[in-house]
Amino acid sequence: MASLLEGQARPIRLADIAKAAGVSHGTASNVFSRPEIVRAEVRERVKAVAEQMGYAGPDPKGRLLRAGKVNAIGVATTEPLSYFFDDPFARVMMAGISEACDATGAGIALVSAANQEKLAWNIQSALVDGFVLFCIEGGSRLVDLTRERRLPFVALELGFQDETVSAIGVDNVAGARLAARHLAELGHRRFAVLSLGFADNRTGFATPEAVRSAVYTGTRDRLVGYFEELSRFGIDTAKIPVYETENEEKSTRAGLEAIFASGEPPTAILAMSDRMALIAIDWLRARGLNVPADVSIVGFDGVPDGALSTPPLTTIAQPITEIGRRAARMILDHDGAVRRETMGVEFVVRGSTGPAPKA
Amino acid sequence: MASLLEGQARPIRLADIAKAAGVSHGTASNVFSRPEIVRAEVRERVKAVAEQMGYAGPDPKGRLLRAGKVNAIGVATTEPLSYFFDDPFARVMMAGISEACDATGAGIALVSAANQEKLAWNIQSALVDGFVLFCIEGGSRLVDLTRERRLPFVALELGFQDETVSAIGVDNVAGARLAARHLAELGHRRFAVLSLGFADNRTGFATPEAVRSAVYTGTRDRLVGYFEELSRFGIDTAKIPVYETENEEKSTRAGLEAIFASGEPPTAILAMSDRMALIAIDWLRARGLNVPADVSIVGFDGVPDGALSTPPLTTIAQPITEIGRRAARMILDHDGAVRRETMGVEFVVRGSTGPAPKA
DNA sequence: CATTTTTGTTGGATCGATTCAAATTCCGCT
DNA sequence: AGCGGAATTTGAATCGATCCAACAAAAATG
Repeated sequence: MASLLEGQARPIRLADIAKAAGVSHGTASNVFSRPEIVRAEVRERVKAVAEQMGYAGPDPKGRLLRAGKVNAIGVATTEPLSYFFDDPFARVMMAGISEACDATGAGIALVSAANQEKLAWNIQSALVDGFVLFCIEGGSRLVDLTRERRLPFVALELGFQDETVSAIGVDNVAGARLAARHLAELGHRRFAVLSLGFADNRTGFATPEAVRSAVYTGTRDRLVGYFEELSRFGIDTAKIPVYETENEEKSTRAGLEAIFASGEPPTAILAMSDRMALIAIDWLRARGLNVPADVSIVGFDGVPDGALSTPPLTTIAQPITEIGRRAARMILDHDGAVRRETMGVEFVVRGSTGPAPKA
Repeated sequence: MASLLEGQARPIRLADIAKAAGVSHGTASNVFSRPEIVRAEVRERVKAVAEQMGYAGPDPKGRLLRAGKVNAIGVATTEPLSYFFDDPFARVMMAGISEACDATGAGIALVSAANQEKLAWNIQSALVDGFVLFCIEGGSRLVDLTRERRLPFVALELGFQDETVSAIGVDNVAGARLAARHLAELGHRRFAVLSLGFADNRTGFATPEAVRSAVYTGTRDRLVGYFEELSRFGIDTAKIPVYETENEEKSTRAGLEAIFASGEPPTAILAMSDRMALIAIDWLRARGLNVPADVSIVGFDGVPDGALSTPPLTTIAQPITEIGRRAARMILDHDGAVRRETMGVEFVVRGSTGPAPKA
């Protein structure tokens, strides 16, 4: 009768079960979390009462507060949430993170936001034990925001100057060198670079000054790698146009327009991401230029899509999945230390590069 | 001095700040959650103390318990976590869910597990306000598990008999009819069906009995749709081979082997998913058969990949993104009612279907 | 039969915040 | 000075569990 009067107003708590079954809340708790230590008879009785009262089991909200650990990691970016499912690089990375999480039974919470303010709030209030940060556009802000939370976090893909933050990156210089050498050895002498940003919110041709004062040192390292290697082949790198894009369709196409507007079009393009490289292939084809007969293109990243394009993309492949796995593990078994790892890259020659045209 | 002695042992709580600043915890709490109601002078003092003591801001764990709402929805499946980032259907769906979540500032928690036991635990302990269930293989178990949690949930893509669970599906019968009519009108008379499962853990040719006792009524509805429409063209559907797969590479290829092993190979294949359709195209090409000249193929789903294949896939397109959006919203503004929605489908004719070969 | 050990149960303390009714302070005004 | 009402601040109660020291009962031991 009492139960009827109470109505459905509020969900049943563990304490309600305890009272109804005539045991202490301590015992009731044990029935669910350590059933082996309670006498079988009592255990069954409590379970029966719980079942009959429609108890949903211990509420994780309560358990959480007591336990302190959430057993989930947050993956954050400044892009909208759909980025995680759209962007090929992010997807492969997430696969790696997922793997590590699956292995330990940890959950994944996706954190992101339309605007600045909401992002701050979402990071503040995410129920996680730590963060993996996708530091693309706006990466430094993301790091600052996350630092406030005073939880472990790893920055990805940024080449962050700041030695006090844990990070996993790749050997940008070495990778870039491989790409440059490959093209130089194929006889190319006129180059152009489709670059990632050296700092936030910038597109257009990069000045040497912009490069020197780069916030994103990963971008700078790639450029340095290209240039160092090309120099060894006697190429005057000062003349190579470097166009900063936002690693998406619009600014990349604008960059290509700008690059090909000048008198001497390049015969080889070094793109700092597969995304840009793929867009470039598309743009060139539409323009009636043949890849690789007229222009060779090298990407950077090694996303699966690159293998499927026409022609398939020559690229510097990062061990993306492995980076994801490591990042997740770094959070999962965090020991308070700052860790900075640099992974090797692999040069994958496919069909988008060929000998320089005779011209 | 005191702070030095205390060491880093345990993080600073709001209560510590309150004490240090000489205010009650009530006021300290207000400083962070409703700053406008506390006197500027006090506010600044408390903030200064917090800053100086290295307070990370109100811990969401504590806040959560009090607030009751997590402001996040769980998306669950029986597949491993990476399914969300690999599977094209899932990805589009997630994009829709993300959109709805972005709009309201809600978070997304991915729930899944390698094994049965862990899945149960993960669902039990997920910090979410409700679930969106990807009911593929093992969907009914997933529903049972989730029901225990007594939180709102929506089942997707299952065609669940059970009228007591909220669900969003598509008009399977109508969609299947469109596909069947299209092929019949093109003159095809010999068909085969690559089917999704009628119940869990089954592959191979489906018996009429299996179809009749289907757990997944969505699968059954599609078949019914195909058959009803084909009958109207005078086709004897009893002779059409229906092969149940697990909607992945291996069993789909096995199905194709089995189907083409018989004397009279089909000239048209009705696949119940784009995934299978795409695998079929691949398999046929490897066998030297031309699509659509020798065999026509119709998919189901309308995933973006279908537009990119060679030839591009003719398919029944579901409004996947919209389904995702609605599912998320159903959880986000849940009102206690059970809602069952059926969305329309759109028939998209592309290049994988053509006139039946003269033979 | 007294004493130790084992096994099970209890209930208060705790996790870290928010809420809200009641108490206090502040202010302008007569 | 005294008063009413607005603006602030207080502190106890609450959210829903787990943990653990202390205790009780039952079993084993001398």
